[in-house]
Amino acid sequence: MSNNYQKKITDFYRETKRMPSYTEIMALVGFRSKNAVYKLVNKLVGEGVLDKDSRGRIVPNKLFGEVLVLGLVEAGFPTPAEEELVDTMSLDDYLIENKEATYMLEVKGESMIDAGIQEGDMVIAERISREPKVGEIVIAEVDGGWTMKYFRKTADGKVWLEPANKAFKPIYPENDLKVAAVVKGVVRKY
Amino acid sequence: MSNNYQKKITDFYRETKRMPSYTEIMALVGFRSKNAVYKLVNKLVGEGVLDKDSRGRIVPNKLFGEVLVLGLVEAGFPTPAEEELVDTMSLDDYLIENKEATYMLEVKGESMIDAGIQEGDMVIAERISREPKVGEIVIAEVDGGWTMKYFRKTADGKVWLEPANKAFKPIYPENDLKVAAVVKGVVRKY
DNA sequence: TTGACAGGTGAACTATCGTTCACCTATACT
DNA sequence: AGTATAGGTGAACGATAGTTCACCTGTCAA
Repeated sequence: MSNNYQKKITDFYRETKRMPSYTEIMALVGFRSKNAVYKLVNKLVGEGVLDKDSRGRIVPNKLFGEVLVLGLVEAGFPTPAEEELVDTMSLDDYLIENKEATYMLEVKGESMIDAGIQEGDMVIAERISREPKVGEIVIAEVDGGWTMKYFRKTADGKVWLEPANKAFKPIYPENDLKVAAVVKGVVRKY
Repeated sequence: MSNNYQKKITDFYRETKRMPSYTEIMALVGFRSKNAVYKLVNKLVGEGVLDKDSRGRIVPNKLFGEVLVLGLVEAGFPTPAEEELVDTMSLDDYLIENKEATYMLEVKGESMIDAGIQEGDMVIAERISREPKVGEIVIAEVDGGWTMKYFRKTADGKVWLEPANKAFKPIYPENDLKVAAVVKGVVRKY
C-alpha cells in the first residue's frame, strides 16, 4: 500500500533522474491536497524509504539506486527479512573510477577464456596514457590489429602479449605496440 | 575551463544524487551573481552538456551517469573524438531488472570456474518464486548447505545440480532442494 | 452512541526557484 | 582612440517549492 506509493516515486526517479516535487507526487498517487503528500512523505522518511535535505526537498535514499550486497555464497542466502545485509552499492560507482576515460566493449573471440572472459561479455576499459603494469589485461593495437591480452615483459624488458587460452599463441610485437586501455572490470549478463 | 565548471556540477551530482540549483552553482564556481550562472548554464545546454526540463530546472544529461559503449574489441578501439560510439548505458540499468528482489553475493570457491565465474567475483542474484529454467545458474540450499550450480533435470524429471568444474561432483539432492535465486549476471573488478 | 484518530481536503504562508533587466568591466579588433 | 563583445554584478520579478493551519471525513474501540 504505502509500498505502492514508494514504487511510483521510484519509477518517476528512474525516468527523470530526479525526485518529484510534492505537487508531482500529488498527481502521481492521485491526491488532491499537497498536505496529504506532506504527511505521506514524512511517513516514508520515518520508515527510511526517503530522505529530505536541509531545504525540505526530497532526495533519493541510499537504497534507491543501489543493490543490496550480501555475504559470501557459501555462507548462505539470507532473506531480506533477516536483514543480515553487509552493504549496499551501485554498480556504476563500484566499477567506474574515471568516467571520462571509461568505455565498454563487447568481447569477441575466445582468446581470454581462461581468465574468465567469454565471448559476449562486456569489458570495462579505461584509456590510459601511462604504461600498463605487468599482468594487467590490456587492449592494444599491435601490427595493425586490435586484441585484448595480458601485458607481459621479458627479463630484458621487451614487451609481449599473452592470451589466456592455450590454443592461442603469444604475441611478440615486431613493430610498435600501442596500448589504448587497460581492462578494469568484466560484466556478464545471463 | 567551461569543462572545469562541468566537472564541479558532475561532482555535486555524484555526491547528492540531484542537480544543484542556480544559487548552489553560484557558490560552486565562485560567482556572485545568479545571472552569471544563468548564462553559463544556457551555454552548457547549448553544448549538450546539460539539459533543462520544462520548468527551467537542470536535469542530468543522458551522458551524466552512463558509460560510453563502443563496438567489439576486435573492431578496434575508436577514440571519443571519432565519436563512433554505439550506445551509452548505465550498468545498474543493464544488469538489474527487479531491484527489490536483486542481491549481490561474493563468490567463494572454484566450482563454477568453467562458466567463467571465479573466486572473488560478484554475482547478481535475483530471488525467484517460480521454478528455475534448466540450464540457469542457481543459488540453492541442498542437504543443509548452500551452493551455486547449474540447474539440471534428468530425463524422468528429477532435479540435479551440475558444477562447472570437472574436479567437483554433481549433486543429486537426497532430501529437499530449495532454490533461492537465479544468477542474472556476473561482475568482476580488477 | 460517543470519542479518538488516521488520513484526506483546501487555502494560506514564506523561502527559494529560474528568469529578466540595466549596468559594469575587461579584452580584442579595426 | 573608438567600439563591439563576452562575461561578470546586483537588484528585481512572478512562479513554484515545502510547510502550516483549520477543517472534514470515515473507521474502530469503548
